[in-house]
Amino acid sequence: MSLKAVKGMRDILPPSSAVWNRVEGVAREVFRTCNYHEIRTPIVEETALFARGVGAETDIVGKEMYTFEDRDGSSLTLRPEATASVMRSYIEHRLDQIPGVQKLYYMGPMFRRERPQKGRYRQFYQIGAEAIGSESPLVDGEVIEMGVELLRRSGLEGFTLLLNSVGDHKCRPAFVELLKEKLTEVAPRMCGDCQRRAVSNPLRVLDCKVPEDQPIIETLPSIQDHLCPECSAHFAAVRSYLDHRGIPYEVRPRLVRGLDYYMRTTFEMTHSGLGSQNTVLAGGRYDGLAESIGSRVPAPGVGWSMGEDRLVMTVEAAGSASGVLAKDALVVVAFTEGEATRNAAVSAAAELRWRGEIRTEVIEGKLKKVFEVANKLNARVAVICGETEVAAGTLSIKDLESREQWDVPREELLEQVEKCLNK
RNA sequence: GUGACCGUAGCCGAGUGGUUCAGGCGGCUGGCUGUGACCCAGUCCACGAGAGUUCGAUUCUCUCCGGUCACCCCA
Repeated sequence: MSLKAVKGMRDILPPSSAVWNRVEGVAREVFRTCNYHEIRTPIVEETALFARGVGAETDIVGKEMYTFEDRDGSSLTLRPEATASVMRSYIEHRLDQIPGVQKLYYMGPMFRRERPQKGRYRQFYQIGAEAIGSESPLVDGEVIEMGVELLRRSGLEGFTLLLNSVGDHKCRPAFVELLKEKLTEVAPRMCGDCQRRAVSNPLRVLDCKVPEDQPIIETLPSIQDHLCPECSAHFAAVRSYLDHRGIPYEVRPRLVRGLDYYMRTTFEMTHSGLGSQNTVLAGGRYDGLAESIGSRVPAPGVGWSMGEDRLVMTVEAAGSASGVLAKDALVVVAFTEGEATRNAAVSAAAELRWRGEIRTEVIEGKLKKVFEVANKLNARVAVICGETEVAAGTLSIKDLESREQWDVPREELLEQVEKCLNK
């Protein structure tokens, strides 16, 4: 039995890896424009960080983490998400002492031991942004707008922005209690899952998709009607920002997020092409996170995380043809066996690569073979270093599209190849 | 964690209780001695693992492993 990748984890191979690079490139450009700076945190953290940050009662912490005991007995965990790590780092390095809002972004693998399915892997990749140090709804708006722009520029079309406010530590507990009361009456008439949720996690009942339950859910209280004045005003300001910027969204009072640290603004961006896992980007405000992981300094923040696997999936499905750009044209340097010809080929290739910045491949063999390979590689130009050329102190250049071929003095190689490529 | 479906070469994909499995793509070699296409010939590579039923299983049954999709949950 040969070895295989671990279940739920996969290799990303060319040509798909090029799409990943493109998405990451677009993201870095968007972040640069918005004055976000990269943060790289460890993939392994103390287990307590996630237990306290994400919430001990969440599914993520309760049953999806890769946790192990280190040799010294400490409990470590492969990060299931990055916001807790970013906040830990922010606090540890006293980034609150730096003037202004800290605007940070990250990209990298996360680990959750869920059952794999479409758009869900045990090692998956997130690109995320966090703005820490401000409670202002302006920042919420900016962060959301940045997410929308990232999806757009990545080539994703037809996604939907869903928006909600889940209140804060003042108004949410009261709402949950109210919801629980109502549920004791109606839950028995709902689906099995909802009956369970009514006790374990009442907010999730609001998110149930069973058609028969919808009429009942309609009768349940809405968090939107129970926000405290401060949360209500904050939410209105976020909506105002989006309205002013012309960013379409739908308020979903039933939108609930699965991580405990969210408060006030929450949002999701969904796309129909993803199947069951239709959320491509999601986030919200987490003003209480810093304190829950033991910080004395307040660190209100808002951010989102994007499922890179899911975005790549839809971008690839859209089939945005990855045409070969002119600057990506390949030049093949071919030589026949022999030390003199090899040296000539190697130095010719070096010149094309390092001085000309031209994508170059060196191939040894009989010329028929070499041309077959060049053809399969879709090379644009071949440079031939055979015994004849080396003896004459020249090189032969062949335009593989027009099939024209001519000899050039060794010194004119780069110039001639560039000319040929720019034709 | 639950359920459904699936598992034949590097990839796609037919097929059968009975001489180790069609075809296509691909790889390699040659026909074609320093020139790409096409064509031709040869060649390479597979029934996920184990157990059971059977005279005999890739085919039927079970278990496991893996994949896919859905539930759940989430990015």
